[in-house]
Amino acid sequence: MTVSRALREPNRVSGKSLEHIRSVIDRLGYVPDPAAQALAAGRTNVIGVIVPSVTNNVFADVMRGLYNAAEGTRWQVQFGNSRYSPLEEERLVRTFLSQRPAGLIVSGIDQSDETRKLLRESSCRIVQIMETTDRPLDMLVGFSHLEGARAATRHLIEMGYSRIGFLGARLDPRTQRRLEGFRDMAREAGMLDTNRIVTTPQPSTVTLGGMLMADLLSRAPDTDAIFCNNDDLALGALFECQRRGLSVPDDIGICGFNDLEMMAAAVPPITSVRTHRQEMGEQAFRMIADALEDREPANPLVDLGFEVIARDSTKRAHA
Amino acid sequence: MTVSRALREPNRVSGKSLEHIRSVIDRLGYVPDPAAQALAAGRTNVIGVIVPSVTNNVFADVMRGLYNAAEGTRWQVQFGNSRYSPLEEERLVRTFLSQRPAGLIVSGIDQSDETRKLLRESSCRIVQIMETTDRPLDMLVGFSHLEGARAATRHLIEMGYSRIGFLGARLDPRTQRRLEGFRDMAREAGMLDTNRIVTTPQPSTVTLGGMLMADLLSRAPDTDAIFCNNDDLALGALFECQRRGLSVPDDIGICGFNDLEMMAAAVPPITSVRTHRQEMGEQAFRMIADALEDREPANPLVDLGFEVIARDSTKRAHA
DNA sequence: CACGATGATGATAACGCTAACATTTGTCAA
DNA sequence: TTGACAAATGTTAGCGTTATCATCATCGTG
Repeated sequence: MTVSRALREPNRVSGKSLEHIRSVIDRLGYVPDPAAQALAAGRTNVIGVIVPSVTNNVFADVMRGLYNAAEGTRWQVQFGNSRYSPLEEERLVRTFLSQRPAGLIVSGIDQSDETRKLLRESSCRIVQIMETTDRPLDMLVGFSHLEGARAATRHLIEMGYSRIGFLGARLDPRTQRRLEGFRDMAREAGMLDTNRIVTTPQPSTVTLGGMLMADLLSRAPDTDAIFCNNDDLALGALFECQRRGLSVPDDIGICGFNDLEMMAAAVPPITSVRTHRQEMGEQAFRMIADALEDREPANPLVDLGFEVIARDSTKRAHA
Repeated sequence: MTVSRALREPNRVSGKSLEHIRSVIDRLGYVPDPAAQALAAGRTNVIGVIVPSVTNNVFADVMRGLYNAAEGTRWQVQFGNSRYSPLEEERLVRTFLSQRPAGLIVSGIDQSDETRKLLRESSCRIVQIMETTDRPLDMLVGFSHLEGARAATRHLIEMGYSRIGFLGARLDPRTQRRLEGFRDMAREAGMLDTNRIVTTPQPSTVTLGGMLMADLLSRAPDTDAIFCNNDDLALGALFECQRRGLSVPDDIGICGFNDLEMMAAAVPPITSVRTHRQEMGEQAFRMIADALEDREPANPLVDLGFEVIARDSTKRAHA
């Protein structure tokens, strides 16, 4: 029992015993058995994470941040893939909860009522990530997709574009909000033309970006700029312009979303909305770990913001 | 006890009891406690996976495959990041083994002697991934990086290029073998010019590809083709050519490695060596799960191969 | 110098399962 | 009908921790 205490609450054990215990542990190479700890304590050291996709670059970055932050701590992150399905998410929450996790990190703010109920009634701490709301389940770290899209659209308008289109793939709740932001801003500027909005339920790829661009140009050939759902589409659109001999930014302005590394390297470099995906993972982990270790986060509702990174793809010569 | 059996070895329980047990389980919503199972059985349902990076696209794809394959099975995959360090890998193996995993998946074939010893002496099944060797620790699924690079280089030669360079970033063992394959084939063709080999320890990015290309062209301006370590570099090199007004494939031929989706969409489409990263994860999982469930894999040494996907970036007009 | 308060340590009983062995029930041939 | 054997089920004792309460030592105080 004293050993158990020495490991978990060292300041409740005398210095002499502590030293002795540590030396014996070293000599024997003792490592506590997590299964036995979990069984006896009635809770695990697992922090469950539910993401809608493990394929999507964005979530891969968030997962990266979570891994990095969790490394070397006593907490274990464990991922579940909801495949963009609220029902699947509910099932995952049930599975996780039945294993008595220390905490849960869930993506987005659009959980089903049942899921919200399960989470609220559970005794574990929750962090929602990827979005913002003023009524989080518990803690939250994200940013506003709507504002991000508004800012991007505003940038295009300010750069002198006026016949702006939207390319969107796989419309999950976050993408929907970006589309909403685009619509908002275009409407405010009196430039909303729904004919220039091209979307598809398929997951986004660079190839798809080219196809959507082709689609848009055949429907509305006079389009002079596009805001893309994400950078894959933006890159694909750029390639499509190259194939057609359209000059970017003079004939067509292109703006992406997320600011993947390759955007800066493209020819021309592509304007994008920088988001802080890896940091989101790191902060989410730290928030939940802090809360679990009785260091209640000062601010349970973190907005990581975004920045429009203006590059040549939206810099018209005759702006 | 009969319930325990009903769940794990249903065919050792009579049909009547089985049915009864199932209905009660349904009614009560009973879910076994994995911690208690692990404690009592002396092993967990965890399959540990050690990868050298969670940032690298290649490993992200492998992880994806592992997640997909593990989903819905009784096994849990758990990742550890060795950060390309054999010492860190050894530490991770120790940590994993102290938790009595059901199996372990490790990347590559270059484990330290101590790591190999630990793995061999452990009672759990092992799958090595990403490479091939005729002396695996236990099971293996991978492909030959050396042959992949040889094939790519041969392709460039066959397309009429003769002053071929190599761009390489972060030379891990696999990248080294690709460089070796390039050297081999170039030497065989009597075209090896070490001045055309440009490498850096930095992790590869698209931007870096452009920088390495610039470097190469300043050192050996008459280079007429490049084989890139991976597709990020290849895309960056293409952009650098665009910036310099060099025609791809006429002035410079470009070949990448891995065949990421964007290679087909680029302008021009970029030749690459297709590898089966996600499938590697899936197969590795299936092999280990099969072995654990007493369905010994027919072939413990799987070579997934590769294909050179020839595209316009290496198709010279005057070939 | 006895007393209670405090700090440190110890004893015991779970936690929810499974391995190993023991017992009961069912089946079939002699 | 009996015995031999297999199939099905049951009993018991852990697995390695932690929560809880009990005990023991130490110390300052009246």
